[in-house]
Amino acid sequence: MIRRIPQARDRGIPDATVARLPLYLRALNGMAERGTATVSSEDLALAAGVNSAKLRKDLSHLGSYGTRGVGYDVQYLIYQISRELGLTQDWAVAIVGVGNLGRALANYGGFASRGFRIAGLLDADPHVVGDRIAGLVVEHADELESVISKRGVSIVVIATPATAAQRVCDRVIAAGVTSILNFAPVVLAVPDGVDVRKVDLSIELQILAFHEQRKANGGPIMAEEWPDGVVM
Amino acid sequence: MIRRIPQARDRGIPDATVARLPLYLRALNGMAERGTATVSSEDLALAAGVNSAKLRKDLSHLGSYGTRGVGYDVQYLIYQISRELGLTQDWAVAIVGVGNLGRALANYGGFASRGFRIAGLLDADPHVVGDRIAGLVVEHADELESVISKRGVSIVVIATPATAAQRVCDRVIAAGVTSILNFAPVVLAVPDGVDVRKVDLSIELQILAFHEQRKANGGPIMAEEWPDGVVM
DNA sequence: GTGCCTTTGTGAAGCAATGCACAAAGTCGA
DNA sequence: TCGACTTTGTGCATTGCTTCACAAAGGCAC
Ligand SMILES: NC(=O)c1ccc[n+]([C@@H]2O[C@H](COP(=O)([O-])OP(=O)(O)OC[C@H]3O[C@@H](n4cnc5c(N)ncnc54)[C@H](O)[C@@H]3O)[C@@H](O)[C@H]2O)c1
Ligand SMILES: NC(=O)c1ccc[n+]([C@@H]2O[C@H](COP(=O)([O-])OP(=O)(O)OC[C@H]3O[C@@H](n4cnc5c(N)ncnc54)[C@H](O)[C@@H]3O)[C@@H](O)[C@H]2O)c1
Repeated sequence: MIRRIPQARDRGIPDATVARLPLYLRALNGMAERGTATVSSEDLALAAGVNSAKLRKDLSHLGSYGTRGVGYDVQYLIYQISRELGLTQDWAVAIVGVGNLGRALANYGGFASRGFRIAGLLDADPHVVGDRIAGLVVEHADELESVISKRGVSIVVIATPATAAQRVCDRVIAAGVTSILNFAPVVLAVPDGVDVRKVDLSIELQILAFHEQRKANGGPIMAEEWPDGVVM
Repeated sequence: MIRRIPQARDRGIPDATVARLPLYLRALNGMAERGTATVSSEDLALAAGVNSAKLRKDLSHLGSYGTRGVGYDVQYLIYQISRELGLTQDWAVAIVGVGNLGRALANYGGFASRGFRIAGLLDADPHVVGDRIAGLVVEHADELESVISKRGVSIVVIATPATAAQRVCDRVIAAGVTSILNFAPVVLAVPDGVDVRKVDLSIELQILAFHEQRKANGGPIMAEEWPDGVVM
């Protein structure tokens, strides 16, 4: 195993920065495709939709990869960010719950392109098991542990109904998985050391509704109490 | 039109708070279903997966709806949060781009249940137009403006390929929409006053990969320069 | 070389969110 | 009615993130 050489820059990259690195990477890839060789923090920030000082500070957490007076070498920066994010290696992903959403995810080509290989599709419904989706055969959820260990799955996507999510979560953690992407509308309880990220469309819509309401009337109508007819 | 009575509490609810209100609401709904009448900040915070002091501070932005020594009335708090989020009214939502993802969204029952009514499905592909999904017929993207205005659509979900997203975005804004939920992996440029929220699965996976890599070897392998064979 | 110009990298200030800790407010049993 | 107990609501310290502003670094023209 390769020993890490501790350096100032690898200690604690802020979460906010990590969340933006993929954005920079995407913008850089677009530029690379268009043949751009170098880019200034100003232009890259514009493409990523952030403030240029923030971009520079973010990149400074990875190291000093720019050239003053010139900017950043696009290819080099792509490589450095990819390495930092762990995209220079392949990650095996399993999708649990192959319903509406699970199918859409399985059919989506955008994952494989960035080093995320779908290594398994699992479902509890016998009618779904055996279906062939995007070149993979759906396996029974009973196989979860064996699929995870045999195929080296390190990231699990949960797309089951909310009621099944915690149980699935417990099982994949017991099987050694420590990275979970959850689509079910529940707060998953997990031990320390396990990362859960959630995607919750319903919450996103509610946040939009809040702002939409504000825009419409400058704030919620100040009905101080319950509407007529509702008793406390 | 009902005039708003300005009060201390309706000025500027922090974004971080707004983003958590739907979480509290969900936890409260679960409690209401199980017949719980009142709940303490401690218990509600536990159910929502946050710190109880934070929960209390969040709720204090809406008003003083708790009872010291007792807690919060579940039904009353559900009503107050719903009102604050604008969920006491119905929102008409249009989905643009009815591919893998758009179909999954259209088939998903969880939106309607919280006041988000899908009022239109639009796609540019003539093979898709006319399909019947979840009781709605897919219309041609040319109808976008007329669907928005005739059906009072105020929130648009963009589920088209990345290349089409900005154009769709421009059109819906021109049609008067100011709230957009974007699934396409692009940074949408919008004028002030328009809210865009994005859901980017690829970014979520990359963030997970970053942490997974850290867990595996305590940080990225410190290859200071390019890998063998790559020239700068 | 030398000096000008551009752009980075970062100290420091400003701002927002978090979490602690406790006084104030209210309940409830006696 | 009173006193013990519970739990809220919030002042305050702390932490983390953002943004400004500029010195230092480097390229490039002459
Ligand atoms: N479809 C959407 O657009 C959407 C939007 C927001 C949230 N969600 C959430 O995503 C999740 C999936 O949504 P969906 O629309 O695909 O639901 P779905 O009902 O179409 O699919 C769920 C699938 O999970 C399978 N399943 C159930 N229990 C399982 C278990 N224990 N192990 C493995 N598989 C199991 C079911 O057989 C089914 O195939 C839900 O929690 C939903 O709330 C979906
Ligand atoms: N499917 C997923 O799981 C997933 C995951 C992450 C991101 N995304 C993103 O979500 C978007 C949709 O993904 P998908 O898998 O559904 O793609 P898809 O190709 O299956 O569907 C896209 C649909 O948009 C339609 N379309 C194209 N141009 C249009 C226009 N101008 N107006 C209206 N409709 C138009 C197409 O006809 C097609 O039906 C993409 O941007 C994709 O990158 C999808």
